[in-house]
Amino acid sequence: MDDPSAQFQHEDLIDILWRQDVDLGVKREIFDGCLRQREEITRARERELKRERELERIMQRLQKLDKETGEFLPSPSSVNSQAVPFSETLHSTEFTQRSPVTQNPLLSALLFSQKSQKPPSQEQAFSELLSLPDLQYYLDVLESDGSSMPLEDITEICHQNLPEPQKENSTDALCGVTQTISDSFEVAQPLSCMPSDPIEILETCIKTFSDPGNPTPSPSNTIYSCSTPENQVILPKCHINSSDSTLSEFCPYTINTSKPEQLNHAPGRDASQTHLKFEERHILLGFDDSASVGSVDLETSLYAADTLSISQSDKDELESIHSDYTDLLPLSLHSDAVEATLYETVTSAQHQTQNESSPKNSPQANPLTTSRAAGVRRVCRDERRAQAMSLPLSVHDIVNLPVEAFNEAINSYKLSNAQHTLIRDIRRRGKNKMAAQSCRKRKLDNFIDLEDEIEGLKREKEQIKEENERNARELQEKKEKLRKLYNEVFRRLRDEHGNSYNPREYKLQHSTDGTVYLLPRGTDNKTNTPTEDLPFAL
DNA sequence: GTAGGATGTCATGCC
DNA sequence: ATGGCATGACATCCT
Repeated sequence: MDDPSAQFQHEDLIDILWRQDVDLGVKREIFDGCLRQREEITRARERELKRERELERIMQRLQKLDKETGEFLPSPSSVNSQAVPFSETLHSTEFTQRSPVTQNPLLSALLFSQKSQKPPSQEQAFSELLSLPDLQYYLDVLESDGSSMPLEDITEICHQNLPEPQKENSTDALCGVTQTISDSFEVAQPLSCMPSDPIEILETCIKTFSDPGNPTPSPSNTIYSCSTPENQVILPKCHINSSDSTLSEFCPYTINTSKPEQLNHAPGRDASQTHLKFEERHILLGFDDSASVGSVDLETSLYAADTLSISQSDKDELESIHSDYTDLLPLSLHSDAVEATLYETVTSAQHQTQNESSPKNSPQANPLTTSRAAGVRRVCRDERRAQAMSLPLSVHDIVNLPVEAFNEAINSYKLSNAQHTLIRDIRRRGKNKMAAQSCRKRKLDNFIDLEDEIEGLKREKEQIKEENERNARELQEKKEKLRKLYNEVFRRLRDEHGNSYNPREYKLQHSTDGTVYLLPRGTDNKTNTPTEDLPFAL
């Protein structure tokens, strides 16, 4: 066993036996000690090689070799990056298009559904990253002594060593980059620890920026730069569905907002800052209820209806509301508050509709639920008109007050002709609506009653039919009995000579008093004659 | 896209 | 004359 070749053969044999599922009687770990050591050595060597390759690649990109002078020149991208500050880059459309937000397939589809955009390649994303002067500083630190340094320390060192103006300008950028790295790990690898190897961090960062299918968060600055309605709409959606773990995978902000404590891991930030950031993001992105309801205009609402997956019919309803009350409304009433109220009404109705009717759970829709949902949608039409015309009475009162009280009420207010007409129409429609409902109910009840009556008549008909059949059977039995009795009587009758009577020549006839007479046939007395239809059993 | 049910609304007649 | 009711017919929405 001391011979290395013999030991190698022994391990190989164990491995072969193990692969062939041969029970050796002991656990595999006992045999795997040497195997694991070999694997770890191989893995470390591969990691070392990979790191060297990455460093070499980074250096090649940072410094371009001038073929004429043989000197290393700064890459064009880094030159460009000095001309364009990072904050401006963040605000630019190009960066917005390349941001990880847009590389999230879901967000990208929602944000830029109109445009056909090619996701940036890894090279582009890499050069984008390397074009940041702050990141170059990071790389210097990484190369020098940051190989085993935690990310927080690297950030701190870079921040301290930066020149003052650049520090000020680049604070957000640094925070953005480090936040991105940190967030990337929080989201993409929530269960794993932060890699201690800076190259691995950088590598993950590169993958984060370049992988179009990687739904990782972007620097918060990117989001702040995107103050378009898309963000105001899409992100609340993420917030609304924050409990949905599936969607959370595609919406990193859900993770960040629902788990703010994870942001505490971000370098250079304490909990209060993170919380402040969270609140700030919440408000800026339209999470705040007061902001989203109070200041929303109808166009935004319509847009929100679009992106919040409201159906086409509801959008039409919203649009009809818009047109309806725009037609009805005096200009002074066309205020945000009214619109917000209307929007709230409709969205709450929509919400109620969605909550009440769950077609996924009930393939056959509940008629009551359906009718209630439709009612909610339809009932509000006159209410909209009443609100738009500022009627002093509620629709319910307009419809349900007695005539005297109603007339008294409308006379007590000073109503315009339009208001008067509308209030009369609302009452008429309301009354007619109730009448139509009762009429339909009555019609339905009549229909049901008629069906019940039909069923009863059918049953009665069956009973009568059965009784008829029973009576016919009994009649036949009685006829048979009478015939037999008649024949028996004839058979026993004898004349004075002891001869029997011929049934063809004579017949029996009984009177009402029970007396039986023997009469010769041909007698024209048909009363009480049971022999007309009696068969003769001769 | 279509069928069918539910509902709202209008027109009309009657009380 | 007026208001309310009943009902047929049509439109619209929703499943």
